[in-house]
Amino acid sequence: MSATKLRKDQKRAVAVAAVRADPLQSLDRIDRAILRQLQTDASISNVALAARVKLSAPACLRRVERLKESGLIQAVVALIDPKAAGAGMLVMIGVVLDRSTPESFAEFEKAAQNVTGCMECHVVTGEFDYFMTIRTRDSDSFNRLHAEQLLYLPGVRQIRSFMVLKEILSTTKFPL
Amino acid sequence: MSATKLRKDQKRAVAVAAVRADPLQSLDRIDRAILRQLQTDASISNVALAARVKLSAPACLRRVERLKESGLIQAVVALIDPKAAGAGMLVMIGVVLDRSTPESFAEFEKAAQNVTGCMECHVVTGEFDYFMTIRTRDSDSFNRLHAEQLLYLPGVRQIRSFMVLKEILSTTKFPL
DNA sequence: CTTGAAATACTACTACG
DNA sequence: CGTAGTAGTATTTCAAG
Repeated sequence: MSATKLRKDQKRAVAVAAVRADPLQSLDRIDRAILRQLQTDASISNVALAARVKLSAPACLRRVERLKESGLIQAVVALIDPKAAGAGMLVMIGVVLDRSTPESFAEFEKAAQNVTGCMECHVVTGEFDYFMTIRTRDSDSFNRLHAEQLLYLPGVRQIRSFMVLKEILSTTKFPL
Repeated sequence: MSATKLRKDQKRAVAVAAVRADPLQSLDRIDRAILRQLQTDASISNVALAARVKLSAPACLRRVERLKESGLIQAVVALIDPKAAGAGMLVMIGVVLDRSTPESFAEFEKAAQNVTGCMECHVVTGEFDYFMTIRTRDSDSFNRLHAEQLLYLPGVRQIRSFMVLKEILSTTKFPL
């Protein structure tokens, strides 16, 4: 094996490792432009998208499909305006469980999925076991939710609610 | 004016008030089916969507456009898999400001918008002034973010970080 | 006011260079 | 990756419930 070939193989191995470490690195300027656009507005037609990223339509479509297949684009969805949909109130909730047993956690997680308007639920470090964010209509409806669902979540020692007074920033967009 | 007319007017006023109170009430079964579908997968073609909700393509398209124009559908976007994009770590952050003045809040809010990977930032009631959620790659990158950006946010007295260990639920879907 | 059928314009998609 | 061609879709028009 020649010294040149060895150097080439080495170079390639480094490149592959870099991609593994950060998939974004494997995306060129055009892929990023596509992702930036689709994160903002995915209802744009493929030809318009192609023009925007200065590519032919088929080439652009191939890239988008590759991005979907690779799983980087998880889904294309419609975002609904919560206020218009009658769920203008956002509440963040910290939960402390009674006992820190696997069964206790599993039971809670199963039940939490079914809380009406629950958008996020995560296990966290720190003074809480779980953090949830819930969308509901107003303080009345939240009070009902609190009394009828949250207080009946299994194995809960304490629930602390942080009502959102003002949404400064709320985005699904990812820094690229 | 006849008694019948009066009753009709009354009835209509009640209906209008109901719609104002909850725009979802004004949506029929088909609109809801459309929204449910588009919240899950908006890359579906209009003809396929029409078939799914048992409507002709033009009628379906008109409804979708109406839903967009009314603002109920805020946007159609591509969701990127954070892990695949090299930002698999999620951190929730509670912030307490030094002083509770309008200037202090305004200054903080302006600066918070520019924190790399900040997905949400809200004013909340309770023991914190703000709650933020931040996406980043790993604990190293979060540590850098913490040292280089979070600690320099203006007017901050205390920052408390809750690292997310497990994402149980994370959705943009709305209960309809 | 909304729907559905037909016609047109445009787009997605394929094959190939 | 781009060009050209085909298949299918979106979109308009219009008639009818």
